Amino acid sequence: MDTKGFAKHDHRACIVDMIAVAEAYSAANKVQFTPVRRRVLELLLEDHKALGAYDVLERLVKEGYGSQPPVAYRALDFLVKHGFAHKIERLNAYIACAHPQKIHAPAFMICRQCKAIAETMTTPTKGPFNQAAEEAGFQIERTVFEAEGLCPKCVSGGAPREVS
Amino acid sequence: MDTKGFAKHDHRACIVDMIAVAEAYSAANKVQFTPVRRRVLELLLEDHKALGAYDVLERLVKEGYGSQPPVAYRALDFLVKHGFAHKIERLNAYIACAHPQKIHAPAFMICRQCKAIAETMTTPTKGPFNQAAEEAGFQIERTVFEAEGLCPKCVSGGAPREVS
DNA sequence: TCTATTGACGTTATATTATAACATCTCTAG
DNA sequence: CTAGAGATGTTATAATATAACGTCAATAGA
Repeated sequence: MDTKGFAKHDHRACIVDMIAVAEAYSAANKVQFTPVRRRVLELLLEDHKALGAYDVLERLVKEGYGSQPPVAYRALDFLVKHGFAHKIERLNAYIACAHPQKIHAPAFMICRQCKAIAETMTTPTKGPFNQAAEEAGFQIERTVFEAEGLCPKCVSGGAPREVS
Repeated sequence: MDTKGFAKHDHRACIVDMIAVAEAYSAANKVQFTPVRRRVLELLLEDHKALGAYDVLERLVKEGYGSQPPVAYRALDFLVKHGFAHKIERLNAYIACAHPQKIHAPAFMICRQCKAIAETMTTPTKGPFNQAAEEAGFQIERTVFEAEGLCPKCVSGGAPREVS
């Protein structure tokens, strides 16, 4: 696994780069990187937190885009479909992809305390499921890997232990 | 991973055993394995498919239990909390645990065609996340591992390839 | 150039999943 | 015999998601 982790990074560059990659990809693949879609990607990149569809919608409404759920869901679906965002199933929320346009099976570490999320990537052919799947004759098409717990900061900050 | 897989099994025994285990556990841990809870576990075991909370509720209503969502959710929460069921995040649905009372990080293979689900277990200390988590200093408390694809039967039955 | 198709976006309406908050009952610990 | 805990039931509402339809703009073929 190639860990991106919870470390800081050059955030301005990160946004600019992602948008550029998305534009190039869209041109190359003849799909439309429209204003809503771009804006939603920017929102997701803004602080690398997972946003719910309705959080996104709220922002879009304020900025004069359509006001109904499908507007947000469709933009998010586009981003997910083309690999610029992932859905965090555990949170019913969406997050920008940290490894755009690389073929990968994304995996997430979700801090229950501060809500930070780190994406790490597993290789699709050597992921944790592959042996079991092969033995079973199961043909994997998509995977969801999500770990919940405490990020480094919250561990050392003495977050309360999980209650049962 | 210890694959349970998509194979057939002695289903009658499977139900009887699980209920017995749940009873023993509940007695030992001084929690109440009440009629609703038992019934919901039976429902989940009935055909090893994942059931939504409202599917469960529908059955409960017919059988004279309470008719409101919390009735189902509370029973399901109990079963999940004590390790007799898991939630499949991808499906917002619940399934009986295949390895009750063993400490494990469950992983699922979900057939998108026939909806069959197999649970395999990973060891919590050697699971796919552990190296990445350790490097990152992340303290794992819970994991979600779900693979979607085609089960052996549906692969050989010539299920249509996934569409993008 | 015209026109048929496609894809995007907007809407209304509704479906699906989940929880908050409160009343009642039963069991048990004191 | 009574206080508290925990289980069940209720009403009400919140949060998440999609179906279905109209319009418009870009595009590809005739």
